[in-house]
Amino acid sequence: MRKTKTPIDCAATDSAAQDKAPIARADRRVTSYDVAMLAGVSQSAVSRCFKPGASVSKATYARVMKAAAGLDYIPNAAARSLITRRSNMVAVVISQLANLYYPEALAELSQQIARRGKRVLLFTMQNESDVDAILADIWQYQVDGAIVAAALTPAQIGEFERRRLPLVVFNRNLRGTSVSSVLCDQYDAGRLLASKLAGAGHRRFGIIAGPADSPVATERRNGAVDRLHELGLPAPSIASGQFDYASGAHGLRQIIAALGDVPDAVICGNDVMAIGCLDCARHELGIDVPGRMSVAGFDAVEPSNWLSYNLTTLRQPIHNMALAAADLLTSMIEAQELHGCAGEKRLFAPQFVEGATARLAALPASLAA
Amino acid sequence: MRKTKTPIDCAATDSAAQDKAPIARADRRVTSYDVAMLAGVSQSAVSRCFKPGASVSKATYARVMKAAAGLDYIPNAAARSLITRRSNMVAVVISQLANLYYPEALAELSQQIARRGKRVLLFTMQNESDVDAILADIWQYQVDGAIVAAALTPAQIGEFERRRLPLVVFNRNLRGTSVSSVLCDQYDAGRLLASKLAGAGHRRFGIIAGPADSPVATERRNGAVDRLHELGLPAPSIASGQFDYASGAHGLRQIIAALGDVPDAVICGNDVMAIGCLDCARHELGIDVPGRMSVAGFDAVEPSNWLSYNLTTLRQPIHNMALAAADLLTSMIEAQELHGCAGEKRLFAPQFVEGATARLAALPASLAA
DNA sequence: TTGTACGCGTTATCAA
DNA sequence: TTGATAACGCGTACAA
Repeated sequence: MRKTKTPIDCAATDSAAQDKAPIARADRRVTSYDVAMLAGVSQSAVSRCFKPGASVSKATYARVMKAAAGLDYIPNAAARSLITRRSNMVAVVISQLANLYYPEALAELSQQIARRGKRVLLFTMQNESDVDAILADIWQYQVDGAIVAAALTPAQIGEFERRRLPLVVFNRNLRGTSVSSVLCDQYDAGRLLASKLAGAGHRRFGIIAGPADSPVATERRNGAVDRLHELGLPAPSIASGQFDYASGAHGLRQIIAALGDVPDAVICGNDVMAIGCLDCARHELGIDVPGRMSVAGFDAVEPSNWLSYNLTTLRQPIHNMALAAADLLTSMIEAQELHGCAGEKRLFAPQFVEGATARLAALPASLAA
Repeated sequence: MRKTKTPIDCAATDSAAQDKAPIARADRRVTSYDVAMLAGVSQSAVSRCFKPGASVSKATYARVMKAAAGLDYIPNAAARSLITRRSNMVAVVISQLANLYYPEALAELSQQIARRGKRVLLFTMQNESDVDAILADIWQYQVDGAIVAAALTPAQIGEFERRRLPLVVFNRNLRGTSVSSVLCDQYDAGRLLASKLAGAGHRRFGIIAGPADSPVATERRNGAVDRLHELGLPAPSIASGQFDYASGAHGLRQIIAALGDVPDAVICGNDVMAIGCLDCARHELGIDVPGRMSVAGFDAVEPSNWLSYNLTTLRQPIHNMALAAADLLTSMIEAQELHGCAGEKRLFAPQFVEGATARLAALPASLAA
């Protein structure tokens, strides 16, 4: 028999359910021992009742559950995870919650992870340089795995491997590594957009790229640049900035200044930048879009679909991507004992959204002059 | 001496730091015992070294830290929280991550909570009816407190009190209860917007309210309705819908149908609805805004500020609200042992954003006919 | 300042 | 099916 302090006052159970007493007197919590005592069984019996698929007789199960309900007993997840080595928590690391794209992704991820019986421990950061501090926290909290939507150095990835912590990288392509990841091919996306626009006869391009430290931004830009080069078109005029509205406008002004003229088409690092560019063109500079200039972005965030914009863009299938990330991570967690996790990459194709901010048909010969 | 299994192979420390061995052989984790053994001290000495402000000599501290670094030891948060009764996790419950307003709030909250040395355990839901399932999870995970941005029933709030779990309600006014909360006075906001518009001479109002099960939506609508009534204006035509773009457009068509004419001004449940309403008016119905009709919303989300909209709206000071929520919760957590938490309400005033979608000056007499 | 011994609340093992 | 008992990894009185 375990030496326990004074047991929880069981009279609480007898009082009307309407107006329950506080859960625990003083500082004691309700434990499985209290339930066991009230139900007249052993503590391990109580434990078994809360483990799905354990062998308990119907009779004891009923008595235990009744006692548990009376005391408002709920198993302590910390104690459980200590011995099972499963916290049922998944770390989600996201760099730019302020961006419009990530909330949609986070909402999906959260739903999917919850559906799999796990919880999300959320880590956000202003600068991607805060990653190290966040990783230290992740180790402490004994999460079962992590989904990271931020840049990771090889050393950081190595840490995950040494700790045998399942990791899925979201929307960052870490070429050469064997990390599991879910992503849209951003380089390909850049190429695709360039092809579509070039196919309509645009020749003088501007590119307003996202921040240099973002791999997504870099790949989109490179894809577009390379494709334009392949097609024998003149090198585009390139500006860059943050993934935000102001950068879109600023970038457009820069490009026009550099070119000494309005470009035929502008490819922007994401939708918010494209919207900034579009608004600047229409409302500040009086440029007809798509009549005089075409504008396109990436992501198909919700506002891109609003009537005032109806943006030409590339949709990332975030719903499916979130689903894949959750699936990949859970399967890695399940399989962990069996074998090391084979770095699987799930690549999604971006979907072209025609919109109305880009001229996509070649001009008739009479106008093409 | 504790009967332990074979201790961690300490040879790992000797190998080059460049190419570290896996953290743990087989299935053992690195524990404070391993560090103690390597450093030649007791386990409790190790424990003290990781507790800020404990009494340890410089010499042992140095040796312990060296050993810890060599083994990549990190304290186990689950074990710690088991004994300290502090998990350093805060539950954040959010209903509509898809809405534009909440990501901004969540990003702020997350930053503020992290700054206070705690982590966010995130719970999201599609329907506010999922709250009960989420609460059950919250009890399990031994969080130190919760910030809830969703409707709670009195019974649910009672549960928090019985469990003595610090709770801050975000942006939901639970009148009559003594729950700590951080909020913007939505009723007042509704009144303010009505006053401003009425002051400019608008007489025939439309209101496109948010969903009936949202207290925020209801209060905004009631505030506007009451104020218009006080001013002796005709009762507004009211439509309602979800807090989304489509509902804004749909609501406007409903109001015009009901009125048989275009209203002077439309007050929308939030900015996204207002933007939907605005786009419908301008692009589908060809209504001049603000020339013929004024449109206003609530929240001042980022897109409301874009040039295509420049919406007249009321800003909620989310930065300060998030800060207040984090402060309130942490002070409740600190004070928990001392006394029961006095339900404090922090009320923030909405700030009027003039924008350009509402005519705010009275018409000259010549035109007022 | 340091070490010993115990407890936090649970699951896992094994014998009955 | 059930119960006794040993972990899980840590913090903390208490004694030295």
